[in-house]
Amino acid sequence: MRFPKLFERLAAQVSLPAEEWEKAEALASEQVLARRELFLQPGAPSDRFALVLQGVFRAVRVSASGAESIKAFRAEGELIGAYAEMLQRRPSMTAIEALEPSRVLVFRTRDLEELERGHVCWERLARRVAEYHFLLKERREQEFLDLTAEERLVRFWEEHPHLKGRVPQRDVAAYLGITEEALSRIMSRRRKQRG
Amino acid sequence: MRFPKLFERLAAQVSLPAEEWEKAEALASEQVLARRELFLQPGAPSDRFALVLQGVFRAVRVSASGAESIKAFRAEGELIGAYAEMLQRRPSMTAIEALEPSRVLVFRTRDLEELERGHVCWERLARRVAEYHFLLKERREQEFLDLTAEERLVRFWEEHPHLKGRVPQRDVAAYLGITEEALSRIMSRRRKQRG
DNA sequence: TCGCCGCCTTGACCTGGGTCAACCCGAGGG
DNA sequence: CCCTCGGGTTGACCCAGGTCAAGGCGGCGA
Repeated sequence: MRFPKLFERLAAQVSLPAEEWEKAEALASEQVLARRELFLQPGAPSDRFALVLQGVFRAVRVSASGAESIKAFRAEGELIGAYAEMLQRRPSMTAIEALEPSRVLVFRTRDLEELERGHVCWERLARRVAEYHFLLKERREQEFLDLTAEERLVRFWEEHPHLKGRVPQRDVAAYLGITEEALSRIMSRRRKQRG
Repeated sequence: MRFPKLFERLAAQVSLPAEEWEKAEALASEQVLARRELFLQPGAPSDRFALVLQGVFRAVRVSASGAESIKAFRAEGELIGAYAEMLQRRPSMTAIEALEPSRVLVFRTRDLEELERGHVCWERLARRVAEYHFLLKERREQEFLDLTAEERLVRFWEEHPHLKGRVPQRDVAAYLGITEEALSRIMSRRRKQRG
């Protein structure tokens, strides 16, 4: 077993036999990415996803008008991939880019589907993954509905303290749904008021 | 079998044995709700959910400041319930209210969990439900990130044509994340421009 | 050492949407 | 028949955030 810690984390979620995990490990491959390198480019088939071993990524949606908005940041222990597109079996509309030199553990969707046919634990895990990501999205939806940009900023750092210093400010702005100028002003206003 | 159409719809999603569906039907109960009646009140345990047979509902989150924001509208064939809270086994923070006289088919969470232990089809179905609701949330997140209020309005009616005339305007506004005054102005502006 | 580049800040100005308050209008009840 | 009430509209005013444009500044390659 190459990744016993990972196995423990997953086994805590759903009962996952060690031999099933070993099968998955055998199908997975490590990939190293340089800063700015893409794990997934828009237009590519969304037939693979990965677990971040080291580093930080941003998932970027490029709209028709060319504006970038950020769907998520992902760091160690989190999954990267065009999940929505994968579920719909469509090509990715999302770029997933390393913000630092990174290492990930890559799985092919097809391989996972194969594993699912062999043992129910994988379906249970897939369910957990779906439910977890649903909760993430619902939380963000609520923030957009109820909170000002400044309140969203405060929440962002509460929820992602591990990203401090690792993501450029303009990307935080794009995550919050505002421009980098607006974010800069919010921050300087807060600096003056609080100290 | 009381609801053969429902069964067909579900069976198209995951392979669902008829006898499992009959077990579920036996555990479910129909409930009739008057206009304005709550299927679920905030603070109540989120131990039940339902399928809408007839009518329209709104899921409302009441924030600390007393402002209402609308998480979703649900009509015939859709599920109502405090899904996020259910997944976290917390009391509901959401009110679910009938906007018209309605009929629903109620399931208890515990009963479903029991069914899950008996046959894998229920877990598969739960996975589908989670994935589907994830997609809904992700779509809405994207709309908040990339679209103006006016564009969100247009999308809303594209995505929910069946709600025309069944939901009050103020609720549409609360769904879009704006005030009823703002929505009113957007509509009158559009009336003038297009015709 | 210099100059460029990536990232952030600041300023001037504009605009979408919030807030408060008045008003309109159609449906039901007394 | 009028009154009320719920839901929608309109106006005046304000403010958060967008847009465009001009710097600032630290780091790195030539």
